[in-house]
Amino acid sequence: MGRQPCCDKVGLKKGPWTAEEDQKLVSFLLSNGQCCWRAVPKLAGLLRCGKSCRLRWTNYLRPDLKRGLLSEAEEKTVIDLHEQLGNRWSKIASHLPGRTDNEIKNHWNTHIKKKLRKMGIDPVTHKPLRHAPPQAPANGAGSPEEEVEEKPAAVASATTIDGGGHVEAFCTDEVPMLHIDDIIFPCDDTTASPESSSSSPAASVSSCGGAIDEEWLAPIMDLEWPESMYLMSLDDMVAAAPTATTSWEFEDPFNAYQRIALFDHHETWA
DNA sequence: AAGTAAACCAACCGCGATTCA
DNA sequence: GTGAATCGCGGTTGGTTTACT
Repeated sequence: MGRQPCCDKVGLKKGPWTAEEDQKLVSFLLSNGQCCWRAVPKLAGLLRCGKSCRLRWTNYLRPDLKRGLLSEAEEKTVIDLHEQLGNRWSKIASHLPGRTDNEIKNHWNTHIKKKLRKMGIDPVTHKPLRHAPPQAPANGAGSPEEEVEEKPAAVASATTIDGGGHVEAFCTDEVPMLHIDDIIFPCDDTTASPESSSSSPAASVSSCGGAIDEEWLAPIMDLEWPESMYLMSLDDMVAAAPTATTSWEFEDPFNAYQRIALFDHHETWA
């Protein structure tokens, strides 16, 4: 009855992803697209469960991801949406192209919560704090701010949002954005070094990494990318590109950027 | 310079919803 | 219609980095 069992958890690897694993997953998904996650690790030659692959891809390897701190505008959007939707991170993320729910959730917990409290706003209810602002940890038990856990008004209002639908979500794929720091480079198996496995974003860029010559990269890394490029949609960049090539050799960085976009675009992202 | 605390973030876990045989 | 597998989401944990003493 039912479907076949998920991943037999025996012998499956856990913990941080290595550069080699990243590379395997990326190249598999680039050439095959996203199909059924359960089959992905097997077909890609990974000792991971499908769930882990999906998470790694959506939170880290997807080429349309932005990285780096959220801008002021993005933070404001997050705060506004959180007030309406509560902790529905995936819904919130759908309003911020290139950002993942995990990223937003982390940013909320580490930055925005504190900011709001400093401003005397309860991050749960989005209303002025009832008690004295957080500087006074009068009662030793636990962090004071955490414990005024009441159901967010947001949860209630969320239903009206869903019902009314006045907050229109859009798919991140509709507005793909790239930054040079976000690019995942194709590379061959022989050069990836498992040692370089680190959970840091930088490590992952270099993850495919061993293959990338820093000198080769220097021209683009040092370039100041015009703001308009940051905001240019992938389709626009593709439209602007002179030829459909996925070559990695380039003469000038701007053209290289277009080609990177093409590399991204030449596959179907489901 | 060394030790400790705080901050950050990738990844895991568990649950509910959905899909499928 | 039912039960099992899969998917997606939110909460939490734990390792790493950075700041402070």
